[in-house]
Amino acid sequence: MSEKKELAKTYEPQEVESRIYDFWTEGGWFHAEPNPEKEPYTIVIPPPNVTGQLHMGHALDETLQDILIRFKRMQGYEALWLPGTDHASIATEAKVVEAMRKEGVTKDMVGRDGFLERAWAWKNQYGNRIVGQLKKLGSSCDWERERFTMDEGCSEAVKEVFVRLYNEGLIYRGNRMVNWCPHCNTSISDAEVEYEEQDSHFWHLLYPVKETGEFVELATTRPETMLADTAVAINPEDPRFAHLHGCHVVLPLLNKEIPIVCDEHADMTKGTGVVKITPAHDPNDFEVGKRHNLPMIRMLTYDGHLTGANDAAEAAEYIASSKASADEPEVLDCGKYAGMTTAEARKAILADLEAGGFLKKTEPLKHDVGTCYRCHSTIEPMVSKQWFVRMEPLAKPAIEAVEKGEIRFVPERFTKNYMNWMNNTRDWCISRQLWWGHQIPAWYCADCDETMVAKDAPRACPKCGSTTLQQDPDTLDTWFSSALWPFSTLGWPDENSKDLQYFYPTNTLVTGYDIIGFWVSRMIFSALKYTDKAPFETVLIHGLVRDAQGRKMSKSLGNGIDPLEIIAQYGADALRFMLATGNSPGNDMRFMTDKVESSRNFANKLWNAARFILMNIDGKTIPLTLPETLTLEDKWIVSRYNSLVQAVTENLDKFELGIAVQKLYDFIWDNFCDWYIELCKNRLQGENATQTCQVLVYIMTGMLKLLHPFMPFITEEIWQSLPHEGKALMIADWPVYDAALAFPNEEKEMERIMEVIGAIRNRRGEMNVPPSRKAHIFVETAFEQTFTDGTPFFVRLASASDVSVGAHFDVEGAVSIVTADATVKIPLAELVDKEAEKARLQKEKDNTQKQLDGVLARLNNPAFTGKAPENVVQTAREQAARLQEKLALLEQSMQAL
RNA sequence: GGAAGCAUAGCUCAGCUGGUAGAGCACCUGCCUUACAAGCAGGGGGUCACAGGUUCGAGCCCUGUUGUUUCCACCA
Repeated sequence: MSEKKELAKTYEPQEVESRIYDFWTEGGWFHAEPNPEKEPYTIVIPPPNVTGQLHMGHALDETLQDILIRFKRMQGYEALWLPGTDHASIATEAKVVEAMRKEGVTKDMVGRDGFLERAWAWKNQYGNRIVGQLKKLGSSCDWERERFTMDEGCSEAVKEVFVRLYNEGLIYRGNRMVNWCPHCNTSISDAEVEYEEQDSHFWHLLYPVKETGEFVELATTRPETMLADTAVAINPEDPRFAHLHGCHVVLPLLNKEIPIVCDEHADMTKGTGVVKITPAHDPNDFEVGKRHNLPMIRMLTYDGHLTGANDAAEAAEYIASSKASADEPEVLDCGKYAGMTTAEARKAILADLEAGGFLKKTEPLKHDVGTCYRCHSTIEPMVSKQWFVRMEPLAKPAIEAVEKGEIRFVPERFTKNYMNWMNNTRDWCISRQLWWGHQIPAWYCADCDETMVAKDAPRACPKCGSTTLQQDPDTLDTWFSSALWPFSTLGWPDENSKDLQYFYPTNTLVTGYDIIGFWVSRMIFSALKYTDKAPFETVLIHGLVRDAQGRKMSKSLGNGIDPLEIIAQYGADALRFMLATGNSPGNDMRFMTDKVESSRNFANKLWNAARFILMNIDGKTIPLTLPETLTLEDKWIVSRYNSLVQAVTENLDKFELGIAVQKLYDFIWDNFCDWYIELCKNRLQGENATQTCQVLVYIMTGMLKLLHPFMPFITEEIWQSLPHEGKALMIADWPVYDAALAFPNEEKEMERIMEVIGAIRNRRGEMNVPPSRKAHIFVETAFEQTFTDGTPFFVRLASASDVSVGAHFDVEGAVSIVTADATVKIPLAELVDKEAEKARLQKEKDNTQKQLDGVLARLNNPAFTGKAPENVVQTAREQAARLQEKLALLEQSMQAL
């Protein structure tokens, strides 16, 4: 690819990106294999929902991962970025059900097998969409290793884990309080409940006391649950109700006698001090019920309607059979309310209570209502038989691993977030009443109801020998399989897997703070339990991408911005660069088109710098090394570049991607384009053109390497068109700091010249002198050699017609420009107003004096010179010296006027 | 109720272990200087929310206050 190429005037990403991506893929450079010669570096992707579409959150997440993986790959690691997708049980099932509904078909009509067929078809249709979208971003994933949480290997891992935990007693099944979503028709875990503030009421009810004939008043936000009340609680210490100990109330509407119990749960300071107890439909009441051995009565069907005679009879029959466990709840026949939704029942029951004189008052109330994180229906707490993971024994080592520093959160403050979650987590409800997912590997004997847990279906019941076995119809929480993702994707449970041994544990996990509880914590305890190792060393946490007003992007608001549209318009590099710029770990950011535009402009700037270099190479053979002898400006840029290499590498190592990218931007635009290229232009027309090109190519190549992780497409495209060695930039060696390339003295010298050029431009600008009006420049300085060498720069960059350098010049009617190193006199007589000139110099002098006073105040303070570090004091001394020199020069100029 | 983040130029945000404030956009002035007008040169604009404290020195560390956002818990 060394033939000369004419580059377009502006960079056109649409033309470049897919071609370059194919080039990389064909090169096989995304693929990683266990390689004993190299050290591994592994990232597993947070698997996006298989049927989802790429949104800005993904774009940020993938960009950060790709930056890290490309950086490490260039540094010589065997870098594996393992991609894949998540089956997302509830989300996907909901979509398939919705699609079926449009055809007028329900789950029951097609049956489990029919449904799964449709679900897989759906998955196959949409599953590749998100993968294609990830590629558009430039993600350098090892696509040969793409995984899916329901593929064979992951399913194997899920079964293995389930069986092991069950055998250890860490998974159990029982009737517990769960969060029930009546819309999704399934239980969900505590983590999946989202609280939303809603307008509601406190209803004050009156229950008659059987023994005394009085009424007790109690308040509730869910009056319909009164049908399932099995007690009323008062605080044992409460003097107001001491006389009611041992008494009973008669439940209105049902005319049923239930006890008054004494329990700490009743808070004397809250409400009326009396609480109704509904053990089957409230988590706190469930506990109270257990303490007082109260009956549990369920009054809701699993699709959120009040239970009726049939439900009650069915349950009664089951309880009477030998199969039922002792904790099986009874089911209420709600009579006239049967079949109503909770909302309908609430209305009807309140009306009846009021008619009977049992409703004392209604007061308005705002309170948080639990809703389903998927469909936002109101969650009904309900006792239900589900599978749970016992969390306490698993959480302990997971807490210790983070405490010991085996896993580090970046930024560090998210450790607290994690700890809080781990310390407070209750047993994890893992069964879902869904079909799309991993079916629970448990079988029940139809004859004796024995439970068998195994990876494969047992042939017969070990207890009674029956061969009529039924697998549990439920599936596992999606997060159960994603919790195993870092190792299930690398071959676990096969401990001898080469991939597992080489690439595991992984190095960095990149994800948003919103799923620390859902996912990160569960991966940590799972990995520690099954692999005895922390799954990753570092968790890099990023924030949310919000809209321009700072609102969350959401479907309902319609304020989402499609990354693919941005890519089509501005290019993937511009989007990536924008997402990496000004984004610090853990903080949210706003998406603004302005920022993408400025990133696009930066890409174009780089593009044009490359065009400039190519134009000058023009068929010459350019060695890829630096030339033997370097000029002042060469040493300046080389030295600056060398520092940049060190800084950017350090920042990337510390996950300070936003800082690294800012430094690259500044160097490329300011140092390289605005200064070095301009400084080169004279030489490029002379005899040393080839050597100059050598430096240009050297620095440009280095910049491309450093920038490549951030802007992979354009850097690869440019690199290919420049003289180069090797097949691709993406596998080129990452630059390393070289002490031999540090030229601190030349840097300083060059900066003296730049400062004077800047001062001249400034002065001319203030006087509105157009660049076309050239002028003779007289430089009075103690650094004659430096400024004589710099003569061509003044001609090109400071509109000089001629340059004279010396100790002193008498120039009639000149403008004086003073820096610490030189006084520049420019004869622009017709433009000079002596008085104005004097005033300007005086102002400059006052300013300089003020600065000097500040520095001297510090230097004259013995506490400062005594306690501040040497280099700080030294810097202050140098500063003072320079200010003093400038002051002296200003003084001279004023007197000369 | 508990915890955390944020508050810096008109706007959006950087600012690494404390050394005396930066960028992009917007604005003003002058430039088509043959890489780039998606550009070049120059400029204006900030008691770093407020009040204390530690320190030779605080945007950065500590305490409190105000505003704002978020997470967790609870809510009969």
